[in-house]
Amino acid sequence: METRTPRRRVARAERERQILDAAVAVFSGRGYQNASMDAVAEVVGVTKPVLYSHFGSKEGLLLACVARVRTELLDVTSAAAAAADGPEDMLRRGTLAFFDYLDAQKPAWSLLYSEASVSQAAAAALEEIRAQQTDFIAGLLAVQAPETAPQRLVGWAHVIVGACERLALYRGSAADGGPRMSAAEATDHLMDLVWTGLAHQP
Amino acid sequence: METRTPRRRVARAERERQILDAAVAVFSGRGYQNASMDAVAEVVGVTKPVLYSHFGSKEGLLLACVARVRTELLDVTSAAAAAADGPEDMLRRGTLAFFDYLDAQKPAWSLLYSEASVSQAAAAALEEIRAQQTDFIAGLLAVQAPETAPQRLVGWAHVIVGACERLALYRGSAADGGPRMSAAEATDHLMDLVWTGLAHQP
DNA sequence: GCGGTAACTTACCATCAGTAACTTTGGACC
DNA sequence: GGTCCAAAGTTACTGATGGTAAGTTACCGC
Repeated sequence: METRTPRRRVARAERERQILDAAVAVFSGRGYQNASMDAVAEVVGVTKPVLYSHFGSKEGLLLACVARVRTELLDVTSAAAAAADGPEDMLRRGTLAFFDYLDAQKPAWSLLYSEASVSQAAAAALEEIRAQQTDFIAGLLAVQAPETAPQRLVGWAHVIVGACERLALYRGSAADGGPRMSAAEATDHLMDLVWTGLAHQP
Repeated sequence: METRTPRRRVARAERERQILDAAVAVFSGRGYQNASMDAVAEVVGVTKPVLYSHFGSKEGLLLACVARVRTELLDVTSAAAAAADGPEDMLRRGTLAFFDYLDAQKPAWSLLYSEASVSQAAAAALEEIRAQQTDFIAGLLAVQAPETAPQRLVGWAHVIVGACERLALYRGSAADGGPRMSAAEATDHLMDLVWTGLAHQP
């Protein structure tokens, strides 16, 4: 005789957390496109307008997810870099932390690098993450090669950021049964080319 | 007194070309998401079912656009590489041709690298383009560094492909009024790090 | 206990991908 | 030149889904 479940009220902040958890899972699972707001709401156990009252729009919800991942990513990489001595070690540890985080948080990773580009705003947010990374790396390079023109440093930093991202995506999409490239190997390949090249600039 | 425009019939292949032109323009203009099939149809001057009779679905239309860009990109880069002598020159000329093509075909570029990731299938097609590039580059690297383990060569090739893509996106999204990085500069920055690094491997 | 506010739901609209059934055009063939 | 007829195209619809307005209910402070 079905006692219809009484409407449970939950504090706003807590509900927000629940929704973000569900959204990351649903968006990364089915893809942002195919994921309906109703599906997210159902996972949380509420109805659609609740999502809208918290995040305004589907895009707003995606943006909030991206922002959360951004924070986590920044935390983990800057913590790793802080433990290093010298620019090379900083780049190496930061890069390794980047790959490790993406390994540990697969849904977050796929949300960021596979789903975020659907919306203008989310793509812009992702671009800002990259800008942050680029600035940080350009700073490291400047310490290592102080004579170099800033524009060249920025170009190099973009090379490194792009390389990291591509390696991450390749690692993630390794469908072939072959042995997957480990985070340490990916870091090595990057440092091989990039840091060796940097060390031998005229 | 409005002579209502008589229904003009057009050969299938020609219509297909028209639709692809319109689709690239509309998709890259408003973004794939925000572009309705009706909007594409209106640009062509037909109605929606015509698009479906040619391409089956919105995703199918996107895929056809991506396939076309892929062919053009492959043509232009392999032509450039064919004119080179030795692996370094091949990589340099191929990279430069890549950047030049994206400069010349801005809508095609933005379609490929901003809009393609919305659909699973288009993302897979893009990934295949990257795989093609990676294989080609890994071949060049193998000539230059024949003692190196294949897996390492592949890792390096991914570094290069990712760097190219990132540099292209950075160049494209240069909103700041500053002097935009030229195709030649982008190529230089890439070769600086990557080829110099390669030349000094143990 | 008893308001009142904030959380939540029901019931709806508008847009757009996709489709079925019908109509017209232009070339082939005589 | 007339007459078919198959391909090219249109009208008119459905279903799914992002988004919203108005009403309902649970909890917190007094």
